[in-house]
Amino acid sequence: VNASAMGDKRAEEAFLQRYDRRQFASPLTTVDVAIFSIVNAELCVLLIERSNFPAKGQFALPGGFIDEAGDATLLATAYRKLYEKTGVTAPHLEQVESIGGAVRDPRGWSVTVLYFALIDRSAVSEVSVSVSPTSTEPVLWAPVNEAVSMDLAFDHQDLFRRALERLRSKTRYTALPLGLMQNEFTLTELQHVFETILEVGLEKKSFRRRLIDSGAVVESGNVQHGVHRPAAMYRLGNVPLDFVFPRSLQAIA
Amino acid sequence: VNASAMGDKRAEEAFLQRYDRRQFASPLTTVDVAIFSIVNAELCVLLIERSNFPAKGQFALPGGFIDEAGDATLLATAYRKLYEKTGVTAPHLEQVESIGGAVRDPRGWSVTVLYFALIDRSAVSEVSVSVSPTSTEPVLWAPVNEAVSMDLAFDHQDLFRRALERLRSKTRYTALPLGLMQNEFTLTELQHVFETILEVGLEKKSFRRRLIDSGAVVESGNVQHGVHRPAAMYRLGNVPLDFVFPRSLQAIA
DNA sequence: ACAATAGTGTCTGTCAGACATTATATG
DNA sequence: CATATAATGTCTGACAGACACTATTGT
Repeated sequence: VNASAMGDKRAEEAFLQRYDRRQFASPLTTVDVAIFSIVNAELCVLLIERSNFPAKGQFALPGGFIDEAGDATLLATAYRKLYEKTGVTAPHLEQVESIGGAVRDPRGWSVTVLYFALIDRSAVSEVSVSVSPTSTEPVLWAPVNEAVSMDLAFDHQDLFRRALERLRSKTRYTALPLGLMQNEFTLTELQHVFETILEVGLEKKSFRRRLIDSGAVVESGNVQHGVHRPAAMYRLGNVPLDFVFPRSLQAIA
Repeated sequence: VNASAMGDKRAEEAFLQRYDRRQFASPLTTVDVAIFSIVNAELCVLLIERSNFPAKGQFALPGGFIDEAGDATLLATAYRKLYEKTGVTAPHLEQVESIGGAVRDPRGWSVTVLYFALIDRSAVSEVSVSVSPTSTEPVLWAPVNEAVSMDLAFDHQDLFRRALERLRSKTRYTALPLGLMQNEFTLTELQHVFETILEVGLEKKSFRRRLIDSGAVVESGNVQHGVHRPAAMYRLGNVPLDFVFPRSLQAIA
């Protein structure tokens, strides 16, 4: 039995030695990332204008091929794409789903692993077009309500909608939008972000109660002075961003 | 501008004509399916014994390469794998996530798109080993509590655990386990299935209330006669299996 | 009648919505 | 002081858990 196991092991080694991946058709496999941020109080998604064929000149979600030498895992590819386009290194980044089929890319059967990221871009003031830190492709922060009707490359319109829907869905029962905030923020600002994502109004008391009582946010001790009563500033509590509340938020009447 | 667009279109066609996918390394991409069913009142997962290298002789989740000619989408590949191993055509089937990396398969950088399926196998009585309808690979329905400590091929132990965790998670706030039931069943049977999956006891009244009041199940009109008071039989209501209840189930004290 | 399982009545606890009220800045 | 926004008090309602109770069969 031991000899047989040894034989199997040697046979497997021989099999792998002879194995040539190029003999087998494998779908094109890519990673795409929908990067969300709040720009001028609007929820925006990062789009890049493709500088190469196919779909040259069209806007698309950042993404591309896996670097088999440099990327240890799919998540590493997603982090790399995010960093290449934004310079951001520690965002909230999560997988949405994979979409694959025969006709979604003119180059053939393809699979994309879709991620979404949340980053704080409120420190950057210029809107719309800017140039990314490590590439010269034109970059566009498109408000999501405009992006839904843009003619994006490949099936990226569909990918974008799926990522947005996932963000909206999780915003109802987690504290995920905290990933879009700066270090310190007021609860009114945070509520506006939730409302921007969900496109509905939320009840102030319930909103504050669930965020404070859950420990998702804690007072920083500072206050923001506006035209009137100063607002307490908060920062992230010691709770994971995708902490699940016992019930979902509803729109107010 | 129109002429330029025409030029771009012709240039894109030329690009695609010249494009040869084999020039570019693309990860091995596969679809794996964790197929769950209740066998003898236990939650089991379908494993097949691999008859080819690599990992020959080890048990693995059913799965394999995409048939680029025959499968229109990833979901089609998953349905095909399920059908090949079980003959089942209309199960609950949903994507869990994709796992990819450089070292998970000895053949090189690989990605697998993981699905899980729920099927009703209670009509089939023989346990353990049987032969699948369309292949001669040995098939094993392994109780999940045994499967978690089996030495599965590749990273399938990890994949299996992720699929199981997803099933457990959704069982707390949806009616997903209905996908494991026969046409008609009693609420006590259904509760046992929930309890088997969650490995905790549930409170009878709350359980019945949420399933009946939500419309997830409706009385079929038949009764099951046992040793004592007959039990009303139910069937699926007109509610999607992944209908989300307002709150999660908890274990009883 | 008894055993055993099916099924219900009803109280409590938790947490979100409603909405009126109080608090505290600036001009 | 007026006004605008911040923040709270407190009632209601939905829904899950607890648990005792009643119902209906076979033996």
